[in-house]
Amino acid sequence: MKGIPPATVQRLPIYLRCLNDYRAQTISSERLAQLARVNSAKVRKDLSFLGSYGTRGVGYDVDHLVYQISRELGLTKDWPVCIVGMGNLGSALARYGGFGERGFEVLGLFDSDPRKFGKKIGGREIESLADFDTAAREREFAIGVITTPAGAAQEVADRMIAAGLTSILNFAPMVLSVPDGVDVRRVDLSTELQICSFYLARQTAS
Amino acid sequence: MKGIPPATVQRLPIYLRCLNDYRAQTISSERLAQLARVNSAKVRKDLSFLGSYGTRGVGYDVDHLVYQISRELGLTKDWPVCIVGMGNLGSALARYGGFGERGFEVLGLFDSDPRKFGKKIGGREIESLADFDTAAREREFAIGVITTPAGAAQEVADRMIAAGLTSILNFAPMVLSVPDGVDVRRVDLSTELQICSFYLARQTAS
DNA sequence: AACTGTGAAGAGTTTCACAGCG
DNA sequence: CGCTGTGAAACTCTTCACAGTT
Repeated sequence: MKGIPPATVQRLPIYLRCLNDYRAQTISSERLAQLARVNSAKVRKDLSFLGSYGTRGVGYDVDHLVYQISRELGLTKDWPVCIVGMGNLGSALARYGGFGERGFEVLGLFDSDPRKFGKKIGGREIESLADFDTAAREREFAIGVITTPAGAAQEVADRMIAAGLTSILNFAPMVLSVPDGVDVRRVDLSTELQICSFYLARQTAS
Repeated sequence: MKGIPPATVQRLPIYLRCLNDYRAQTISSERLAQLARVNSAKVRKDLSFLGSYGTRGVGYDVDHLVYQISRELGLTKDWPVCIVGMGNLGSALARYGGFGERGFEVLGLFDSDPRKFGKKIGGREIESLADFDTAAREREFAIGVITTPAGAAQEVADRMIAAGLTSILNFAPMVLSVPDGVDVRRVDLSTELQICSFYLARQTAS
């Protein structure tokens, strides 16, 4: 029945993170707003999309809120994740504990360079990209992370989509072309730096 | 006189990237829209904030457009960048060529672990965080990249701000608290994964 | 004829302000 | 009294549709 606005979905993970330090307590929208660095009316509106879980005059029960947000974000089950492109960034992500922050399990690491096959990163062996399709079906990858160079990213995305993935996190510096129904999120260092640059330039000028 | 809307600023780097393959050509808003995967009216409106650089009946001169966008983004000068936190991710970024994609120069790598001091990454030695302030003033760091664990991020941010930085790219999984006038951009793997999760869950349900 | 530049309509988002509840 | 939940106002962003230019 729902229809949580995209802007709210973007903020839910932030609230979740802020709430972690307040387990077993009660928190007001005002306090949570401070932590998440947003306006308190926004917090209340965002949380109201999940249902009415606050108590007037008191605030929100943190444990309950954490549960509701997690449920809404689909974090009550584990999603199998694969990473393609075991260069610097891919390797760093594979070793990074951040996935384990509940809800995600890295079940596959792939590269196209035969010299890397069999090497272990974070306890898991790098496999050949040629075996991707089989692995994807067997391990039911839900989210594909692309950390290849720009030139290889589209091909990898096509492969992921062909194997049935509908959710892609793209770290490669290029815009992927994908069919409807596939959700691509871009995480792009140079884009972010360029935006920093804009506001920096703005500051010194004018 | 300006006032480019934030939504437009976010897209300018994308256009810039897409235009790279079309140097010395002319491009229509329709074509650029396809490449950047947005609506063509949006492209025209975005570009109109830079001024009227298109030619009706023809399109935009790519070289000129690249120049105008670069200028608007403040990419005509190089910004000195420093990275604090030489773990997996920080090291990967230090090695990553992405900075060089014009406009950014990594002029400092810092960590608080003495065992790392002096180690070279991407041709540059890791320095002690204790020397940050001196280095920041000498090398005039404009952008600080934080790749420390969550627990250290706020302290590092405070230090950057004390040293005069006003632009921070935060990869640590936490919300930083900073004074007005400091621009923080978050790049957060688990947030992105959680958003993926939301849309995945949505898909299978309903 | 082809394409830009832009007013105006429409959609989405934020913020205010306060009624309503505990 | 304090804090949530929410209509309504304000603002921002997107998209349409077409006049204007080459």
